[in-house]
Amino acid sequence: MNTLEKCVRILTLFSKTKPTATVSYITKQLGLPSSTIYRYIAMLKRSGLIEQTDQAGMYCLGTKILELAHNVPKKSVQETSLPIMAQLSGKAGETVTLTGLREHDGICLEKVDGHHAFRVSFERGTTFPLHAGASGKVLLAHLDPQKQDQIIKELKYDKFSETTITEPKQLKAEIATISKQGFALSNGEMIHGTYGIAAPIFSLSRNVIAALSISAPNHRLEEKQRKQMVQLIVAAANKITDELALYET
Amino acid sequence: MNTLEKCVRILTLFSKTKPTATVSYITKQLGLPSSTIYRYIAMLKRSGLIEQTDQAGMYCLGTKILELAHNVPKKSVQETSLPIMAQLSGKAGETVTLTGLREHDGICLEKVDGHHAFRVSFERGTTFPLHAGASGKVLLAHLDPQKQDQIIKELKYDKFSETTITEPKQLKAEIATISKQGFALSNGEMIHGTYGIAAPIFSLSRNVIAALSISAPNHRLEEKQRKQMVQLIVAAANKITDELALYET
DNA sequence: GGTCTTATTCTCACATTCTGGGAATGCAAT
DNA sequence: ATTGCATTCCCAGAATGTGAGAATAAGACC
Repeated sequence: MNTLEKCVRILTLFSKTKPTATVSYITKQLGLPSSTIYRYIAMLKRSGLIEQTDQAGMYCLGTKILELAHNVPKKSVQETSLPIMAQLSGKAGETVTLTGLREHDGICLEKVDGHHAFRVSFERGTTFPLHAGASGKVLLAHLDPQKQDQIIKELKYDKFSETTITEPKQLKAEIATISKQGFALSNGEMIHGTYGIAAPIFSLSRNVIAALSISAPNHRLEEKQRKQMVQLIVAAANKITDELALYET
Repeated sequence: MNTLEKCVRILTLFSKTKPTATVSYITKQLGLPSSTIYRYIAMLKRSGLIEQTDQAGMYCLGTKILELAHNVPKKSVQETSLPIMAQLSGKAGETVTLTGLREHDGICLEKVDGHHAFRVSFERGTTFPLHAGASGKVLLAHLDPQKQDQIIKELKYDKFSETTITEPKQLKAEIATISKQGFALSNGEMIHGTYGIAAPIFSLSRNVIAALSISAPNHRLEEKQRKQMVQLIVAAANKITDELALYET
C-alpha cells in the first residue's frame, strides 16, 4: 500500500454522516500506528486536502478539494443531459437525476430539482451502492456479464429499508427483468417512502455510461402516473443516447 | 518533495481553462521524467482521482474528487451566511458571494445568484489571487501584518484588466485604506466591466475568516447605488460576524 | 495542585518504496 | 518505412517511508 493509496483511504473515511475525525479514529479504521497517521495528517494538511476543525484534534476534508472538484470536467453526458433533464423535470414536476458509475458505486453527476416543496433530492457527488434504487439497478443490469457478476458477488447488501434487495439471487432475477424491459423501478429500496424510475443511457458502443432517473414521494408516482413517467424517462434517456452518438462519431 | 505533494501538483495542473492534459504536458510542467509521471498517472487512475478521456493519452480529474468534495463539511460561516446572503441578494438583485481564504488564494465558498439575466457569477470552488477584486483585497487587508507582508511579497500580480493593481506599493496603500474604511471596492480589477463591493467577516478573536461581496455589471453599481450597497453589504457582514460570535461561545 | 488521558511532535535504525535513464512495444499518422 | 507519441518494463542506487517509543503539550477530572 503506497503513500497515495493511504492518503486516499484517509480522505475516504470522511463522509456526510462522519464529516470529522480524530487521529485515533483514523488509526483504528486503518490499523496503522498513530505516529504514521500524524505524519500523514501533517502532509495532507500542508497540501490543503484536510483541515483542522475548531476543536483540537478534529480534522475534516479541506477546501483544496473544492478547488479540485471545480476543475473536474463535465463529461459530454452531463452537458448533453442537463437541458433534457431540465425539460423533463419541468414537465413532470419531480426531481430528475443523472447517475454515473464509479468503480462499484453509483454517483450522482447532475440533478434538477422538481418544483414540489416535498421532494426527493440528491446532491451532486452523492454515492450509493448498486443493489438499491432504480438508478443503481439499471446501471448494473446493463453492464457486461462479467463485471455484473463480480459486482453482485462483492456487494455488501446493506439493508436501507423494508424493500431493499439483500439476496444476490433476487438481485439477479431483478436485473434480468430490468435488462429486458429497459427500465427499473424502485419502491423505497433506498429511501423509505420514495419511488424511483430509471432508464439507461448508452455509449455508441452500447455500454451503459449513465442512468437517468426520476424520484418522488411514492404517492405521487402511483400506477397511473407511473406508466406515463416510465415512457417519459425512457424517451429522455434514449434521446440523450442518440445525441451522444452524434458527437462520438 | 514526497509522493503526496507530487500527486497534488499533478492534480492542481488541471484547471477550468485546461481541464485535460497529456503525460508529456505534465512532464514539462513538473520537470519530472515521463516514466515517473506514468507511474503517478497509473496510481492516480487506480484511486479514481484522475480519469482517461475518450482521446488516447488525455487525462482529466476524476469523479472520485466529486465524491470527496461532497463530504467537505460546510463551515459554520457558510451555514450562517447563506440565509443572510439570500436575503441580501433578493434585496439587491445582484449576485452575492462568500469568499474564504486558502493559503495565498481566495476561494468561493458560497454564492447566491442575482435575478438579472446579465449578471456576474462565480462558482463554488473558484479560486483567485488576493491582489485583484474586492473580496481578495478585503481579506488581505484584515490579515495580521506578518501574513499580509508575506503574501504581498509572494503574489504574482497577474494583470487581469486595465485597473488590476500590479504594484506592491500601490496594493499596500489600497489595503491600508480598506482596513480603515472597513470595506473594499473593485472597478473591474478581475473582470473587466464588473464592479465589486466586499466587507470582512471576523471570528470572535477578530481574525478575518471570510469576505462577503456583491458583484454586478458596473453600470448597475454607479455612485448612487454604490453607497447604499456598501451599507447593505457591511451590515450583512457584521450580522454574520455577530451571529458567529454567539455560537463560538 | 495533582493526576489522568489524550493530542502531538520527534528521533532513528531499518525497510520499503520510489526513481529515472533507457530499452522496448504498440499504434497511428506522415 | 519512418517518425512521433503513448505506454510499459527493468533494476540498481537513492530517497522516503516506517513505527516503537520517548518526550512534550494541553486539557480534563478529582
